[in-house]
Formats: sequence, structure tokens, C-alpha cells
Amino acid sequence: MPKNKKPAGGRAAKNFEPRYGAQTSFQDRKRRPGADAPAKPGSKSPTHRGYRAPEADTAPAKRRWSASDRAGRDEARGIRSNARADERPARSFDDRPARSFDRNDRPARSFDRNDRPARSFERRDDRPARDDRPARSFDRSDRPARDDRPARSFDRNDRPARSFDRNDRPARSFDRNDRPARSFERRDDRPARDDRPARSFDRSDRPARDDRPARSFDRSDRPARSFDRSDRPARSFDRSDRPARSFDRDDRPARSFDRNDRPARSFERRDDRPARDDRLARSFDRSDRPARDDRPARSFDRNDRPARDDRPARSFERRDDRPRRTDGPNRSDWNASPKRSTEHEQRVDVVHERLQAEAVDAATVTGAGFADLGLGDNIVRALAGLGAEKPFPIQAATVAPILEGRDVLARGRTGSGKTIAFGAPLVERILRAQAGQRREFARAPKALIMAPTRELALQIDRTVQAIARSVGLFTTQIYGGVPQARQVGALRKGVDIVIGTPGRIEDLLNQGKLDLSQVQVAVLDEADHMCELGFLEPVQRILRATAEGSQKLLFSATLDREVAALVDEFLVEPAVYEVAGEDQDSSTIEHRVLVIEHRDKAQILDSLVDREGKTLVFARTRAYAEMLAEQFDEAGIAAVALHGDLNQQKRTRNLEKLTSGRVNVLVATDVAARGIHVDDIDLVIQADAPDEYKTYLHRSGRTGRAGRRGTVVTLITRQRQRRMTELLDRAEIEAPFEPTQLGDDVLEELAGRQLSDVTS
DNA sequence: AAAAAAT
Repeated sequence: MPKNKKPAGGRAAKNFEPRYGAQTSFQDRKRRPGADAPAKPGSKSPTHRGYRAPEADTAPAKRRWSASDRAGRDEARGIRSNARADERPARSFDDRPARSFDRNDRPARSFDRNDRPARSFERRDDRPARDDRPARSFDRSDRPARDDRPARSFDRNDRPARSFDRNDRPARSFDRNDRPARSFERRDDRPARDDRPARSFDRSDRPARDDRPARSFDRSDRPARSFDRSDRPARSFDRSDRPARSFDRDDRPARSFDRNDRPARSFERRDDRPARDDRLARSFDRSDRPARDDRPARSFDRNDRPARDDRPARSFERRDDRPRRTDGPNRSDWNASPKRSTEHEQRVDVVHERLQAEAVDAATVTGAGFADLGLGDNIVRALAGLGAEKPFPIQAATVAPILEGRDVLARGRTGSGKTIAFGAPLVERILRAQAGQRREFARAPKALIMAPTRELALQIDRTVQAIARSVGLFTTQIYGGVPQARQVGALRKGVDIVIGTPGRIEDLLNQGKLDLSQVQVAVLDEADHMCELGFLEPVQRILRATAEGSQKLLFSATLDREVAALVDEFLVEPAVYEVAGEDQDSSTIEHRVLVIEHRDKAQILDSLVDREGKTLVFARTRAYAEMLAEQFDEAGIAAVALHGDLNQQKRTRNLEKLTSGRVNVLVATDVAARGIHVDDIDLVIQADAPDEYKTYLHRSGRTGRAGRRGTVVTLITRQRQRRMTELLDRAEIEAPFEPTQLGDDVLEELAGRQLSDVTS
């Protein structure tokens, strides 16, 4: 397909060949009547190869300049007047104005890669392009248009219209429904895959495989993947039934061999398995969780926790506490609606084995500074500039092994400083690897960081870029929802660290515009999430494109065996870390569950959201998130939404509105559940309870960051109490269930929480 | 259900 042609061109782009290309296109231009002026100096360049580089640079640059010139230089000047006043005059003095122009932009750009200047730059690039594709440029120039449109506020009022659009959206969601179809294709592909990593596939589908007809039957049965997931428990059920599976396990020894080099983790695990039966009683004691009875698998996992025995006693205490919890709210209600609960039981929430980790005691590492951990002065200064004077425990734990080049798995709870924990040593490592080498034009990236959402990728870049620039390394973001041109342009010039989301990364990879073959360090943030359906396979393909033996770093607040699919294939003797004493008892987050009548929900949300501090509201669907934002607006509370139905510009802008405090209420889907850091969110409201305990942990982790206080309120109906209890158990969270009606004091208390906190 | 590519 045409894509196959592109890679060739793209690869060539790294060498000088594209320049020939540029020259030819330049020569073409030269023949055009309109390009006379730039043509003259450039026409010499092909004949004087010695001068090729500078002149070739000049020529295309001038071409660009004249084009944008025509398209509206004045406007461009206006936009950049400040920067120009500072820098441009001097440089435009150079022989090669255009080039120096680029250079000028570069600082600006790298500066701005996050922010806006890049935008203005992009605009300029687009302008010439606009002639070619008016429609697109129109979309973009939407911006000016927007200003013209009082429409924004009008939109709000108009939202009926929007909601009308939304009615159209079902069509969209229909498209979404097509996706399953995609996954269908994928499934079809899988057979082919049996050749290679069939194992991950094996794992989930093994039972089904034997009965392949049944599989297809399942599929037709359920449009729902969630059914798949719910099958997992079933799977585990199969486990016990099936020697076959244990047989599979036996097959793994090959794999486990790889592993056995590693900490006895896997070993112990295996040793534990027999022991599990013995421990059943214990697990019963612990959880006496209803779910457990239903799900052998889970108790399995729990049993696996023997690892815990090694850990601080806290986990034990936890467990002792838990029975109390179940005493608490609503045991009688568990029996109240068994049907529903079994239905629900089939839903998502899978508890994987915990990774056995070396618990790093915060006390042992206090006192050590970043410099002591092996980071250079510039980086240490950059970290201080980011407000990180002293390493957090997770950082103290991971920096040294990462610098050693080890593969690392790290679990640190939300807001514990994971980004710096991998970002700083990653930069140091790349720096050391490049010591003495010049930064070449069009050099291929040496490090790759992947995150599940664009916002998170952006946020990571903000941190990592600050560190990287302190030592002269460049980062770029590669994520979807925005035009490729600027990203590709940055890659052409050469970057050291790529930060992005899997979709666009793979896209550019396939187009040959992104070369990962030089990547020495690959990071997966929210690694467990990246191993979930829909993410795992692209991530695997991307990781396979990195350099042989590249270092892999997997981070998440909820890191567990779910990452096994990646660990088995990509990690060698990984070091596994978590921070001792990081449990909910030591958390700064207070959890509350309000049991409400569904008919009161809207008004209760209104009263909760009507407050002073920053509030993040989670909804399950995009449509509901949008609806709630609208509802709050109509109730006189400024609110914006964040979800995947918005274009990237709106997403970015709406999140920024909360960050900057222009609004205090953001209603989001789970796109904002993981990783997003907004400094002072003190209340998280779950308008819809999450289905997975991990989701609960991540959502609630948007508050209480870096030791601040925060409150999480979850609204549920009576029917949901049992599920909620189970979920909180898995999350190891204690939360009172409070029957709540409109006008109850608890609503006032929660809405005013920030004020009372300030006084205390 | 959501997210992640673009069209």
C-alpha cells in the first residue's frame, strides 16, 4: 500500500537523500514564475556540493519564508512580535536569514513544544499548506472563528443543539461499535499469532480455545468484551478444574526459566501454589469477602500474597481490619439482591496477583539527595526547579537501579512522584550514553516513554523536558488528535526522548517516520493499564521496535501480574520496588460513600459541586460527563468536561481551565483517572461508581497528592452496596457508607470540607 | 465503557 512507500522516504529523510528531494522540489519551484527570488541563490547550490549544506538549508527555508510571507507575514509578525524584538534582529543579520529564523524558533519551539509558540509555528507551516487543503486549515483557523463566535457561550445555550449533535453521536458510538468489529479482525488474526507470543493469548483464551466453536459462540453472544473479562474469573475457575492449565504452566518453565534468574518471585509463587490450598482458611479469614467465594481466582491471588508476610505488618493489620468493615455497613443487603450481584459479578474487576516487590523503607533512604543517587548537577538543579529538592521514597528506590541499566518494575501510590522516579535517571542515562557525541541532525530517539492518555503524555513531557533540557537533550511528544506535521518535523531534526501515546507512535512507526531502533530505554507509565485489552498489542509491537536488549521500566500505582505479558517477553531480571508503609492508613485521602436514591442524584451532585475548592467529578460515559458539565453550568456552577469525544484542543483547554482555576469543576471520564496531576483538587466525586478497584484507586488518587489532604465521595444506590463493598475490599480502602438524602448535613459538610480543613 | 490513529 502507499504506506510502504513512505517508510522508504522517511528512512531516507534521516540521511541526505531527502535533501536531494528538497533540491529537486526546489528546482521545480525555481521554474515556477512566482518563486523567482528564492530561486536564484538556491540554484547555485546543486552545482556547488561543498556548499550544499548551508545553501540547501537556505533554500528551503527561504522558500518557506516567502510562502508564509505571502500567506500573511504581517499577521505572523504580530503574533511573534515579542520574540522577534528579542532575538530575531540579530540573527536575521546572518547570511542565512531563513535558517537563523529556524534557529530562533527552536528555543522558542522547544520551549513551546508544550505550549503555544509551537502553535503559531505550526500555523505558519500550515498556511502554505492551507492553499492545498483549505478545509483543514479552515478547521484550524476555527480559532479565530471561535473568537468571532460568541458561539462558545452560545454553544452552551445552544447545547440543545449540541445534545442534538449528541444524538448524532450515537452514530459515533456506532462507529465505536465498529471497533469491536476491529477486535474481531484481530481475533481472526490471532491464529496467525499462535506462532509467536501466543502465550498471552493462551492465557486468556485457553479454556475457550479448546472449545473453539464455543469461543465464537461466546463472541456472538456477547458483543461485550466485558463478558470476556468476566470470563476471567471463570477462567480461574477453569484453572482449578483443569489440569490443562497447570499443564500450560508446566509448559512455561521455559519462560519461568528466564524468570528464575530473577528474584525467586516466580519461584516462590509456584511454591506457593500447593500451599494455597492450605491457606484457604486463612484467605477466608482475611477477606470473608463474598466475592471470594465466587471467585476462586481471586482468593488465589490473595493467597499469593505470602509475599506480604515479608512486608511490613501493615498489610496484616489491614486484613484484620477488613472483616470489621464488612460488619459495618450493609451485610444484610448482600443477600438482598443476589441476582444483581451475580450479574455484576460478571463484570470486569479482575484482581491479579501482586508482584512481589522489594519494599523500600522510606526511613533508610532519607537523607540521601538526588546527587547521592548518581544524578548530575544539572539534573539535580532542574529537579529543584521542579520543586523536587529531596527524593521521594519511590525515587530513592528506583534511580540507582535504573542508572545501572536494570529493568525496573515500580509501584508507588498515586501522587508519590513516579514521573521523576523514571524521568531523572532516564535523562542521566541517555546523557551518559551520548557522552562525547555530538547531537546529530535527524538523530534517532534514544528513549521512549509511553502513557495511556494524551494528557498524561503531555504532563510527563512537561516534567521530563525540564530535566532533559538542563543537559541539552531534546524531547518531543508523539500523540494523536493533532496534526502529524509538527511531530514529524521535530523527529526530522532529531530528538533524544520521545514521549507519547501508543496509537500515534505506532502510526509514525509504520510510516517510517519514527525510528525506534536506537531506543535504549523504554518506559511504560501506568504499565498495568497499558497491558489491558486494546493497549497491550500495540505496546508490544512498539517495544519490539526498540533496540535489542533495551532497558524497560514499568511504573504504576497498581502494578500487578497483569504486566506479566510484557515482563515475560521484554524484561530481564527486573528489579521490583514498592514503598514500605504505603497503604491507605498512611494515606491523606478520606473516603466516603453516599448511598442515595437515584432520583436525588442530580441535585445531590449539584450541592456537592457547589463549593470553593477544585472538584473533579468522574462519570462513566462521555455522554454523562458532558451532561453533568452542562447541568452544573445551568445550576450556575462553572464546569467543563474532559472526555474522548472532545477534540484534543478542547481537551487540553478544559483541563487547563481547571489547572489555572478558571473553573473549579471538571467532569471527566476515566481519561482523567490516571496520572493527571492538578495541584489542589481537594474533592473527587464519583458520580458513577467505578467497576474496577484499580479505577477507584486511580480516580481517588487525583486528590491527596504529594501529602496533601483530599476527600473522595462515591455516590451509589442501595442496589450497588455489595459491589461497592467488594471493590473497596480489593482496594484495601475503608470507607463508611452513609445513607444520604437531599438536604442532609453530610452534603454541606463535604462541600465545605476545604474550609474546615484549612482551620484544622 | 473508555482509551488509543486517521479518515
